[in-house]
Amino acid sequence: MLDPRRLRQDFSAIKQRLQYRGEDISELDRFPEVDEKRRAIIQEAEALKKKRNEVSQQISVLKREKKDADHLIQEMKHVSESIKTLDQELRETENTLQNILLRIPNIPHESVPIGESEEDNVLHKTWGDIPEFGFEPKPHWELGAALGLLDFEAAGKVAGSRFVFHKGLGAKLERALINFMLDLHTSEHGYVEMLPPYLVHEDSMTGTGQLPKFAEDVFKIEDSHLFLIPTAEVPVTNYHREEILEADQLPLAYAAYSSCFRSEAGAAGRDTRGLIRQHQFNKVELVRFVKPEESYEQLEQLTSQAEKVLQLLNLPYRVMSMCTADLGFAAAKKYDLEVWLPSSQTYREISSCSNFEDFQARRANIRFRRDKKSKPEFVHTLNGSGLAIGRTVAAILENYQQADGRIRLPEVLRPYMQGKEYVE
RNA sequence: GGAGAGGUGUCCGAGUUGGCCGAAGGAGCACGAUUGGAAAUCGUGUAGACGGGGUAACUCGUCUCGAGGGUUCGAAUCCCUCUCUCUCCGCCA
Repeated sequence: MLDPRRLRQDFSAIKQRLQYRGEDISELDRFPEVDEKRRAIIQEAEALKKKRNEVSQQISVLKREKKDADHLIQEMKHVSESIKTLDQELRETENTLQNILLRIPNIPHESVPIGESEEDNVLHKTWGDIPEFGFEPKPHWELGAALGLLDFEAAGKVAGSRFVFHKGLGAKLERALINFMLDLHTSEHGYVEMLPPYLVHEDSMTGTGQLPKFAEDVFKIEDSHLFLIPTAEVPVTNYHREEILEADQLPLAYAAYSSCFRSEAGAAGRDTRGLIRQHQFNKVELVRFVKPEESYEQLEQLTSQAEKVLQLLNLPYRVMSMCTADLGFAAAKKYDLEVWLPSSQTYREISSCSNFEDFQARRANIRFRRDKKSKPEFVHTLNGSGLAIGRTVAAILENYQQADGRIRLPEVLRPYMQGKEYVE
């Protein structure tokens, strides 16, 4: 959520920056009027309340002195009626205002390239050598099926499309990656490990920005107010909701493994094969709570920590700086890490690292105090995948495939795979 | 799932015949005094949100005693709904 005061003051400048996102922001135009109306009602209602408080005092005094207060009471009945009407009106106006504000995306940071589509994302960095095969590299779903690691057929029977069974060494590989990533981030990068709830209520989903605008992208549990988390970002960011942190606690850094659930509405026909786009997948997520002045530096750091995973796995990747059109609703700036997939000769997103500035913190009311006497300020929140496990499996299968169909294992994973060098 | 108890400021904790309660008292914390220094002691201070005014320090007002409604001239105190915590029973991993 944007700061309403800032929006009021710099309306046209902010509007212009938001337009670079290229999405419909017509909601925004209603803001000045509703905001103005809200403040007018507040002033009127508060003046009446002041009067009510004063007269109530007088009544109280009169009553104590056993004097007659009927004329004042009669007068106040009308005042009270007016207050009630105004309060009702205020509630409606604030609701409207809130609905507008909750649907306005974050302002792109000045360093974000302006663009009209994902075509305009800017290449930031490339790492690693694209592997040469003396044969036609196979897609990971064929490799996985042939080696008995992945069973999409059975998953289709049991749960439908966009699900998978990881089986045997495939399941072990999934688990190995989770452990490897968590170990790396907790012991090398200073993160506190977290295993969060997979179901959260509506306030949490609103806090990180999934609701109200993107309800169709998530699974809601019938007959309850709970939603399946689309990412551990949701529970972990909301871990500190409604809190005022101490400055010396910052930065806070959490590494959370969770399954993630996405309805993938609107993705019909896209990435229907393989592990790329599933209703349920595993991910290790990095979440940071930082001081505002540090957040961009921390974004670089967070991104490099996610990159470290790819480097240790020796998977070729590139880093893209997302342009204004491809930022995502809540982000002020975002880098995507894209891993090389030989079968399709493309880079595919495997991690997304974002700085949300105070956008989520304002929604979830997460603040900190610089020192005892200072006013609470909103923290900045950041997160990044470190990494998506399913897509990492896909990348390993494809990049490490051998002519004979075996998969060589990256060295860092071998301790997690009973020392095996190959999956065969 | 059934029965009961309870949610008050940073924490503990008073406050149920509605008015003088934004809230006693204590602890903690901050600042000051005292001290060679510390402890102890004494004094002062110690929430947030929103709106108005001011360049600002600041100031005025409204609201907040789990959340949201309601009754009333007036609610921490009465009523309703929801929510969370605890205890017992049931059920389960």
